[in-house]
Amino acid sequence: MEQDQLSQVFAALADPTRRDIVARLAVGDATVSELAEPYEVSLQAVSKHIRVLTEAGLLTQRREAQRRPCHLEAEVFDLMTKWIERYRRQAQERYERLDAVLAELQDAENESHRTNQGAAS
Amino acid sequence: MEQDQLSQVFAALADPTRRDIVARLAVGDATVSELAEPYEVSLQAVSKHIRVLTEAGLLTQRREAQRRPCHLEAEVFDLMTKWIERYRRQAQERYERLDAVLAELQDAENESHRTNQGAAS
DNA sequence: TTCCTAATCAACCGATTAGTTGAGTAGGTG
DNA sequence: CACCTACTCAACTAATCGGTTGATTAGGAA
Repeated sequence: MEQDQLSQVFAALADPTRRDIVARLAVGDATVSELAEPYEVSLQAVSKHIRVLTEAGLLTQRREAQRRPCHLEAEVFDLMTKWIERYRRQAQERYERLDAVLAELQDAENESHRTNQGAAS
Repeated sequence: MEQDQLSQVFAALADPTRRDIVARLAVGDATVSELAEPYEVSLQAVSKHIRVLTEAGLLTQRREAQRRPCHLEAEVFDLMTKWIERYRRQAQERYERLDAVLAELQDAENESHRTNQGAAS
């Protein structure tokens, strides 16, 4: 099923084993067996995880005799970061703007207490 | 099943409809019906999406008569950003380090062509 | 050639997911 | 009160997911 890359990337990283694989590949390239070694699941299961990560564009595999070393592709992370930062910042700004508005209202109220008494609450 | 928050957050954002809901909530709070309005899916389906986002800690709901306005919680985004940045930076640095090493090797080669001094640091 | 290693493919299984419809609940309004 | 609105809950379904085992492919070594 053709899915947009952002969905694929998020889905790929929703699995702790796959995040773990990414963490290991951040240190350096590794073969499928090397990546599978720490887990008690089958090599085929790890191979599937690698396929998911590859299809999401998070890693690539080259050929080295029978081995297929995996390499982390850092660029895709930017796609996520961009999406996240966009909405985080927007929400944050809105929150700060609300804060400012509330502060202004407070100032206005304080003002009316000094000049005019009988402000509504 | 109890799942770690990072997995829940990534899984929640792996769905385009849910990312869309987050995008809308970044602009301002909205009720369930307001959020459901643009989609052709049922209100119940949207309600479920909201539950997923809520359980991931991405949003909260308050009560306002019969309405349950949703509010985006920006803090959770930091959890993701931290994770992403950690490994992105690590991979990037490794890449740049490799670049530097290759450049050094190139320099050393050029150097040895002219004189005969090593350039390792 | 035969054998070993590294990895993928194929088929299956149980659990989860995204959707559905129908019923129930909480809180106004006539 | 009855009735409407705004949801959530419950049960079901089809599709996907993470895992399994067994067979197969690709390449190197004896």
